[in-house]
Amino acid sequence: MADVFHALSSPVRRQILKLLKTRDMTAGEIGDRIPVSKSTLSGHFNVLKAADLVVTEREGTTITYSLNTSVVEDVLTLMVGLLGSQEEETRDADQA
Amino acid sequence: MADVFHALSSPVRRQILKLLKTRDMTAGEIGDRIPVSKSTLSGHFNVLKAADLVVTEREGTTITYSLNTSVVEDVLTLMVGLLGSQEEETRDADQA
DNA sequence: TCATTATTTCGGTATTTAGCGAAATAACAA
DNA sequence: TTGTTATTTCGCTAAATACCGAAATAATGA
Repeated sequence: MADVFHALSSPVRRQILKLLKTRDMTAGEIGDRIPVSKSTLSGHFNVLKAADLVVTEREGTTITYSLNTSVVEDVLTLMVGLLGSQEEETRDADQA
Repeated sequence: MADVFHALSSPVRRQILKLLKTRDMTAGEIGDRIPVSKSTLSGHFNVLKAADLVVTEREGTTITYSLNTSVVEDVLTLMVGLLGSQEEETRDADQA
């Protein structure tokens, strides 16, 4: 779960996630919408899978990708912990 | 505001942000807490500044770094838009 | 002016990443 | 078995990134 941030750092991968947010898609459908070679795209899929941000399911020759909803939730929680809610700290006791 | 994700993709930079979340610090104070050369650290500062995640203020020979609170808020909003709440979507705005 | 402290820039190397096309694998149908 | 479609893996190159130490810059005080 450590390299979620790395996975999110690529514009292409963020675009993939954005597509998957609208609906599940096969690798081919994603390839039709993102102007990058299939092999490059496959590499991005591996990064997203390693970060546990997407899940796959094979149906015949096609592989469908979906957002891994639970991990997406976890990421947001983590982000809030890392960056969010300055109010707690800056209000008083400007150090911890 | 585009390379906020890139800025967040480095563990060292996330650690810097975490330190700054507790209180403002000079470059030297941060250097005392993170085991990396001063020059390398300065490079990380540039990335954080380019992403508008931190703000600097010079006092004499020292430079104090602080979190840029407003942008941090924006990042969270953006993250929620990118990843969160599957219900509302298909509003294909920009390329995040 | 010279020295001191804090920080950045410069020059360099090593590792990582993104990208491609071609070949390999997988599932299945004829 | 042969062929077709979908996807991945395999070299490979180019560009980006992280890192370091040394030199440069900035502010200030003696």
